[in-house]
Amino acid sequence: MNLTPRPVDPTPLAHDRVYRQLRTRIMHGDIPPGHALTLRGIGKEYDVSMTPARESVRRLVAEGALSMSNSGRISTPLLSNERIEELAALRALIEVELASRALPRAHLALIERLQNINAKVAEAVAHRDAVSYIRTNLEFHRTLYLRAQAPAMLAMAETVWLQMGPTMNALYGRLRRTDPPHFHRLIIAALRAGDEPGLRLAVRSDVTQGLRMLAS
Amino acid sequence: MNLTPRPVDPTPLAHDRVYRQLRTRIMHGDIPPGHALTLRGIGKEYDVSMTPARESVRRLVAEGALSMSNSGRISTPLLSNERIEELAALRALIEVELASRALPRAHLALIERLQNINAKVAEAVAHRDAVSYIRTNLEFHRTLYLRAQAPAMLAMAETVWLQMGPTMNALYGRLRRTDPPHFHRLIIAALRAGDEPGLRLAVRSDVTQGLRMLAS
DNA sequence: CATGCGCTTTTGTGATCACAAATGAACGCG
DNA sequence: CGCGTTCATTTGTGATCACAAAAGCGCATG
Repeated sequence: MNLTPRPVDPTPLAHDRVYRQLRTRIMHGDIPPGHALTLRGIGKEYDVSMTPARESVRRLVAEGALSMSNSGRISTPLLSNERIEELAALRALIEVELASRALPRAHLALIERLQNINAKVAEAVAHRDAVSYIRTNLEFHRTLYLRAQAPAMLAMAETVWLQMGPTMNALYGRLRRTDPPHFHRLIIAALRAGDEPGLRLAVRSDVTQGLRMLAS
Repeated sequence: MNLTPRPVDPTPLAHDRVYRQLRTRIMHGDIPPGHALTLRGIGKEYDVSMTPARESVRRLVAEGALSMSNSGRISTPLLSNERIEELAALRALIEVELASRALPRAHLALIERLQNINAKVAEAVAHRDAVSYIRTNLEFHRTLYLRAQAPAMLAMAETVWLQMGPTMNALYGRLRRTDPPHFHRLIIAALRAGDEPGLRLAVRSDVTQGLRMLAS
């Protein structure tokens, strides 16, 4: 019986490493909308050949994190207002369901973790750090949704986050306010009270609040 | 002013052609769950080298249409009952919204088209042809949802269909009944009456009906 | 007959190269 | 000075190859 205690891959696949790093940067808004990328540039940046760069790009294009022109040029997507509205509606649909499924499993330790993350969110807002804000905000939501035990739904939600990443940065760049996140507190309060309708409303409000900045 | 009337690509990209054909086969349930594929096999089947085969597979894996073992082996996914429930819930969430958005734009010509498609669905059911049933059933839904003018949502819905494709065939293989699609008639009736709550209920019922076969 | 071992084959990964199309800049013409 | 043309450069695509790991298979052993 040769049971190796560590079946972890000692050599992480190159294309996967490139994919993961690019994905994180895009989701957190590190790359502005419409920014052009090249396969050779990516390969050079991550010290790999064109092949893994192409595979990671292909994957990110499939997830909507990058877009390709009909001639194959790669760039972060430029979202129309209609598409942003759609993505926000998808967030509302999926994340309200995820929160609802997480509610019966949300015990006190989780709520405390959410409060700690929320403090980091408030800090990022105070420092006007858009990338930190996006990252901690998503961490808040993901931490809650992980409790729903619904990996397919969570993956869908993350895909939507990914598509909005570059635009989110540009959007929150206009954000003048330094308020701590209001709806996050409502979410936590609803979790504590076991109030499902309140939770659904709070999540929906939090997810669609960014849309108001578009109207201006 | 050199405006070419046909900017269509005369040489369709190889990887895209392979991707599209594989995607269609998977979505329609042409490939059973757990079926193994190889890059060289795909390349040989579509008369391309490994490179386009790899890219199309990478894309399909990103969409959940195929799954890869940790050693890179490719196969259609074997869905657990929990995952099927999740995907059905996602269908319900997204497609109810799509139908709701399509309702105000649904005029008579659309309803007639839906009835024609529905006749083909009934024919497929009568012939016990699972693949035809899946194809025409999805055509029914897609035709309705296209009216919603919500491409991001439709893409999400199609991704869910894609993930369920192989399993759908196995599921409907157990279907003994030869009834014409009942809920499709309800959908059409609700569209005709402009009855939004009725439409939402009918779509939700149609989308989740397949789950009952799992309980048995 | 079941099981563990070793070998052959299969398979995915990544690098490199040739090629064609698109891009962009320099140039010249009106 | 504006604008179309031409050409060098950049860029994505697809094919091929070497390589290592995994899988499948047969054989010997208990």
